Amino acid sequence: MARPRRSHHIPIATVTRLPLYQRVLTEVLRAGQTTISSEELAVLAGVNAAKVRKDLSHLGTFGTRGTGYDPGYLVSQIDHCLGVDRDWPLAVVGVGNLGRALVNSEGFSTRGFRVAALFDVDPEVVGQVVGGMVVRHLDALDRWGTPEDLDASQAGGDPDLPGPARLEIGVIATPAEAAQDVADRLVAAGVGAILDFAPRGLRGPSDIVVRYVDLSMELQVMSFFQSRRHAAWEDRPVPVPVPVPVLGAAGQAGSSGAA
Amino acid sequence: MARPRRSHHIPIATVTRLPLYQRVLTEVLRAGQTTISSEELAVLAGVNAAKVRKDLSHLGTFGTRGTGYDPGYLVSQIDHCLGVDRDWPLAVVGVGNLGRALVNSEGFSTRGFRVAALFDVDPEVVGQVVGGMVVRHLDALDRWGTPEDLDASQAGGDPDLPGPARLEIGVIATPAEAAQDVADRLVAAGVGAILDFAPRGLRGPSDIVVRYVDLSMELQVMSFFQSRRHAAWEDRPVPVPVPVPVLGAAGQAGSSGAA
DNA sequence: CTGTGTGAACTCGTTCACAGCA
DNA sequence: TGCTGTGAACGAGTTCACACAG
Repeated sequence: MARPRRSHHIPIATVTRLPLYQRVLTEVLRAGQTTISSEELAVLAGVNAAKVRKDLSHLGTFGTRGTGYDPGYLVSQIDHCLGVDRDWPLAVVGVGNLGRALVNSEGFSTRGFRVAALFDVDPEVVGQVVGGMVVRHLDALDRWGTPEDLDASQAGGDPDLPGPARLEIGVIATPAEAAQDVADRLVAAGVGAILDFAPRGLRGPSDIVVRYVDLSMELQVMSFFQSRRHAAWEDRPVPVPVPVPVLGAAGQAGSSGAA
Repeated sequence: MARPRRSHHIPIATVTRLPLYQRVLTEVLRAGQTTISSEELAVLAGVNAAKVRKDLSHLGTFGTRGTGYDPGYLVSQIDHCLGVDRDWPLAVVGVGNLGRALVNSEGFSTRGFRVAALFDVDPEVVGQVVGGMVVRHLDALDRWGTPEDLDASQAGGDPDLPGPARLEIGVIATPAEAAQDVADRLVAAGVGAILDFAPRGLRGPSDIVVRYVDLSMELQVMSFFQSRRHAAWEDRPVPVPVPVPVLGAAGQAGSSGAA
């Protein structure tokens, strides 16, 4: 038991659920619970118990038969698998409302992501301190890590921040028109993964990993479901008075859940 | 040809790609292009041509063999399928950075979503005008549409706003602690679909459709890919100089694309 | 001859059911 | 006995390849 698995291929579908388990496990852990069954974890995460077991079995054999899993150990193993136990210096480009929301979000802080740099082009915004970080001009991204950059390095309020490290992940929170230019600069700066909030597909080297989050897409999917709801309503003889079960996510690959 | 299909069951995977096609088609249409092949649409959307054809065939037979599709007609058909041609009054709860970003986002306006109401509990925020809408106190949500609500109705700067209509879709952009309470109130107000940005699963009637968008989840998935990138690097004999192809999305169900 | 529309093959993910260990 | 771990069955979604319409 408790044997981590040598990098067996982990399905993407599983990966997208791991952060969800983390969230649940962290809560369970805070409640002082010392063991958890796949069934319990499943209910809390709003998925099926078999799925939980299969997902976890892809990382290794962490459970104790007849008992369940140790939440603490599970958390550390999932963290390791996701690489969240390492430090991935993050750059956020575009410090408008969305950028600020991201930097200040619970997710950024609670899951150990460290914002290493903020960039914008608006003179109003450049120089502002957001989340304890000075916003730099986008041009500074091009000379990130080079000697000329030293002047701006220690401008942040936090003295224990390390100097400019190689940026690993870039987050694009700019208007759509700027996205491609920003992506090019991020790639040039050595970023290997990009999370893009701008509704625009990106071109670039094929070894760069990109994920898109498009708010209006999500809304349009909601619109679809709402349409069907209304259509279904016309058929129903009685508008059934509802029970109070759990809300699973509507046709989503990763995110879902119920607590 | 051009025969819409009577509500055949449409796969969720297809639905999540339709907004992506819309985005591409709208650009193509703006460029004055009068016809588009599945191949071209596929490249622009960053997916496979067969997938495009299969997806579209689920809505009906809109193409002309030997020629391609009419972008304008396609847009209108997809809009209809998604229900975006109807009006779904939207409520956004939580007008912090994220809420503001959402309300002002291109997606909300360009895809025809109309924000019918904004709610918050912060006295600093209540009464502010955001995106041409007055922010109401959350308590006003409980009496939405009832006679007592009339006083606040015409407070917005925009005189051609219709009166309080039944809210159809709710967007939760509050801190996690508030999410469940807000969800309960939204459901009580008659909302049928909820888009939840708070990292917390929701309980409620099973006929309410919920989709979750969790920023930190996305980041953790990025972290996973970045880990594997680094791991792969150690094996590679040569850090290959990269070509410049298109960036597909990394293991995503819906969102993806390249323009 | 070009490009759609679609059955059929295939791949990936989910669920089942139970063997095996604590 | 109880719950994990997993092969095997199933189902959803993707890709292939080709018949057929313009």
